[in-house]
Amino acid sequence: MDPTVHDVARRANVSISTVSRVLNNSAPVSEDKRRRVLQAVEDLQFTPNPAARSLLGQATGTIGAILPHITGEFFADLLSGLDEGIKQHEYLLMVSASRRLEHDFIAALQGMYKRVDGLVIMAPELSAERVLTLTGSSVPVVFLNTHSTTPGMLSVNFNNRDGMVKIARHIADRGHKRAAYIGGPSDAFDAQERQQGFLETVPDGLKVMPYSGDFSFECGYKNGQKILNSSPRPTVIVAANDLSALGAMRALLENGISVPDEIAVTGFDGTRSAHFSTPSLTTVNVPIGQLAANAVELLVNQLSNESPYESPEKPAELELIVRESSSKKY
Amino acid sequence: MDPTVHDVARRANVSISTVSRVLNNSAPVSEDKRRRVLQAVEDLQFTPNPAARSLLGQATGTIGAILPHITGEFFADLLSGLDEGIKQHEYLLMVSASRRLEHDFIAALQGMYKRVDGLVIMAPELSAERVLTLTGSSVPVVFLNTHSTTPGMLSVNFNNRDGMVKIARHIADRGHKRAAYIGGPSDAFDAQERQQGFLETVPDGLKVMPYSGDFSFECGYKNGQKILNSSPRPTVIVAANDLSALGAMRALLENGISVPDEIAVTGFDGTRSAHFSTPSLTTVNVPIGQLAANAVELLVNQLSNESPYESPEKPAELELIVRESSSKKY
DNA sequence: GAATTGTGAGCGCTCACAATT
DNA sequence: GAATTGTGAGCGCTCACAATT
Repeated sequence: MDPTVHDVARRANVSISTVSRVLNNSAPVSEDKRRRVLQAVEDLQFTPNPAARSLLGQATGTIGAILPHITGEFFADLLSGLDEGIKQHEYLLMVSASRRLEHDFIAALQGMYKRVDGLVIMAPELSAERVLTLTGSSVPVVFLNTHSTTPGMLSVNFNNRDGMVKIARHIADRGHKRAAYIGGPSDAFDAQERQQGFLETVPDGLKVMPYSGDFSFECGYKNGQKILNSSPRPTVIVAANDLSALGAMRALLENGISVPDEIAVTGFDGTRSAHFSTPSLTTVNVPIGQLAANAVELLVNQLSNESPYESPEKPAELELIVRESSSKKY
Repeated sequence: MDPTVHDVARRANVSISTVSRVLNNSAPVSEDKRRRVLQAVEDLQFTPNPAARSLLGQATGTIGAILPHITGEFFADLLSGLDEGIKQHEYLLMVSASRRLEHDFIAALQGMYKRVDGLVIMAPELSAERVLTLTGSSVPVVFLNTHSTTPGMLSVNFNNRDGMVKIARHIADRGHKRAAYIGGPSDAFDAQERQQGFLETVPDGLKVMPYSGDFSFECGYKNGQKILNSSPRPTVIVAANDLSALGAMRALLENGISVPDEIAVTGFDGTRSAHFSTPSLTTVNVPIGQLAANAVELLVNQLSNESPYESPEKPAELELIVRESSSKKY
């Protein structure tokens, strides 16, 4: 059996409340007893049972994250940013992937009930309001890349719309006249914002053929095959994210079509694969690791009441990164 | 204030133990009262407080994972496999990255104390024995890709050594006479096994120049630059993992050196980047997602006592995948 | 007497308050 | 009287046992 405060108290010859006081520094304790307690803790390898603490309404020391996915470069970077931020404040991280399914999302939420002090939630297929209905405002929540209409919510966003506006201007600059647009999941607000940004910005002389996708490599690949066989063939493929752009590029290269000489390709997210693919991929950089760390920072501030009403900042502006895949003038 | 069993009991006009019985199906309850309890639970949106439950020595419903890293394709796939397996058994996942530092590893372990029912641990830079000294055998542990000399431990491994033996034979077959070997972290047993497998298998006529690395893209890139300027230049670069192989390949391509015509390159891990890089990368496939799911399966079995003494299987055999990057005969 | 129900103790802590120096 | 210490209750549950039908 693991030792408890009673064991420590007995060994140090003090009462359990003295042990508690030493452990939490919650009241002055004589130097003599403090030393004995610490010695006993050391001897017994005592660690307080977190369940007992959280039962008393204390913090659990854990932060939960619910994300659409856990795999893939984008989410790995996101997770890494969360982990970094959480370590800095000595919290623990509990994660769950919703797979973009409301059922899984609710299951994750219920699972984390009373197990976490706060939540970082990315749910572009839901809205912040919908999520709050589900959480019942029992814990502080910071939203990441999630649509919200209510002001004053804690959230970290980035400007999906404007990022894609930059792509649209760029390919217009390059003289393209026919573009294929590979979209993201239709229920995801970030995918919608990107698509709108694109469609609203392209000049009249640039014809857009939309293809539906889901942010996956596979959808990019399949759409790429369709696109290269379409007629008249577009001169550029604009994908809603890097992964599907790389899929499309793969389809083109496998069929001997040169990028960017015959068809240009662009992505979105700024993943490392986009940097190191051949040809390297033009994209919009989303510093998701940093943004995730910011979200943790906001949440921790909220939890420690240091700045209980931190107003949410504007969505982060994203930078266009032009690379080989769209370097040719048409 | 969130509702408790008392609130439910009051509303259903029963005692709290009847509520508990309905919730846990631990004893027969009359149909009438059962219905009333369930109705009250529904009305009040009651969810039992997990802290109270785990205080009674009950399961926490959480599985912890401590991994060297959380980012990168390999670990993202690993994490995804864990998440998949854990969801299947309705557990929650708590994760922490040790960054290969013993200090961080211990911190993660302490943080998870009494918060998890079991642990999946990957610590190639430590050993299973060292880890068990630290955990103090207070929770069941399943090891993943971690060195162990004690038989009977729960572990999931894969044959790093043999995987690299296959690479060595392959490049000998291709007629190479000079190879550069980019290693992994020297304290990591998987990196050691791979390097040994390679060095012990290459024929006498094949000269090997070792370069030290750390499994990162950057180390591959830097070593790649060194290698291409070395004289006599090797005809093949064998990297301890895909990421560093891709880094090396990048350095070669940037300097106008053709792969595989001038220098061949091989990796290890079987990541998707290896599949889709240009040229595609010869590698050894490590089905890490599947292996991670197996580890969860083992752990869950152990926790449910279904097969309390499952003997560990042999390390999984890995498959060589020959692709463009080593397709040329020398 | 068998089925169902309720009462009370206790898991390991922290906090208010009383008791001790 | 001020500083330090201990006692007892209680957080929200489950389980053993007693009490009820």
